[in-house]
Amino acid sequence: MIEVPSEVQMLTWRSFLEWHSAVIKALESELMEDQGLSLTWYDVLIHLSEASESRLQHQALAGSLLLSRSGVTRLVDRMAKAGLVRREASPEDRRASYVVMTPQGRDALDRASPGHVRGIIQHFTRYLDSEDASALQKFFSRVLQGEPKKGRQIGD
Amino acid sequence: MIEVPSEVQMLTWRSFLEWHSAVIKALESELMEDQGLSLTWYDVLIHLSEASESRLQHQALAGSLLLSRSGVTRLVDRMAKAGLVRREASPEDRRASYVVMTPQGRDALDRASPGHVRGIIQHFTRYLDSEDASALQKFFSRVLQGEPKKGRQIGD
DNA sequence: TGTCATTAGTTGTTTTGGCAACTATTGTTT
DNA sequence: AAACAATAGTTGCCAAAACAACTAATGACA
Repeated sequence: MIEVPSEVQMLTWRSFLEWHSAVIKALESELMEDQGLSLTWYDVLIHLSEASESRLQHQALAGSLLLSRSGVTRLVDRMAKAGLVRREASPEDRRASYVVMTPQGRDALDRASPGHVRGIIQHFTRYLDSEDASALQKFFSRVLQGEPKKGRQIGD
Repeated sequence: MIEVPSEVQMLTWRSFLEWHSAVIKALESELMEDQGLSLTWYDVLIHLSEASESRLQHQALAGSLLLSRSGVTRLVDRMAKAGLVRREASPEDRRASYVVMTPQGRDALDRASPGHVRGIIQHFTRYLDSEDASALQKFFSRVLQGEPKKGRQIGD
């Protein structure tokens, strides 16, 4: 039972944290300057655009965005005020309400996407060769399924 | 000049974001329950513990933590109130002040570290085989030096 | 040396998000 | 059907951090 990960692994973890923070800040400020959208707003629009009928309940949105219920309430308030989404009562369940992307929301997403995608290339994809990319994807597929790597490992 | 990254790469990016958010929340709440420390506080203590004489100027701390100056001021206020750090005037530059880790700060770090490291293993290292680890490290070293991968790439 | 710019840190204000408590509705149990 | 529990969303209150404006000290230059 080895409990101590190598120095290298800890450094990798910390590099990851720093890198994430730096990249998010860069993408956020680019998106903000470019289209006046925060990453969170962009994320909402992306999720809505992929949902059937471009609408989701608060519940689902909170799940996708990993936000609290109150967070979503206020986020939707702000985005509705900006005209990017609107609320729509759910006929099936009168407690629930849908968040629907408006045409302006769609426009904002369409205008923001090319630049944002360029940003992702600039800060992320550009540094990935095919080997890295496949390693990362294997990593994520393992993580999302909660399956640790095969064989003996640190922590065994 | 190809401007469109593959769907797969965009999915990798989004997996990255989601995974990061989930892992940070998990580590944060574990650290909080375990020792009443936030990740940010832990990070401050780590950076101080690695600094010579266990002290850093606000400036340096802001750089390491990627926080604003005002953020650091208030962060240090809170940590000082909790007794984990204290401010110390700089004799060389009377505008500056050092943030020094107190013995209680050292204790808190020592108590928190084993559990936190276990958390990092649990949520991160556990999923990394040596191939992934080296790919990730190459990736980070490239990124931190601002050097894109060699050869032809998306975006060329 | 006196002026002006720069730097270190602080403070007022705003934004964002969480938690807990609340309302309204729906589901469950007996 | 009545009572109780669970769920969807909102609201009050608080914590954390950013920005801009501020003070104090230092550096640069003319």
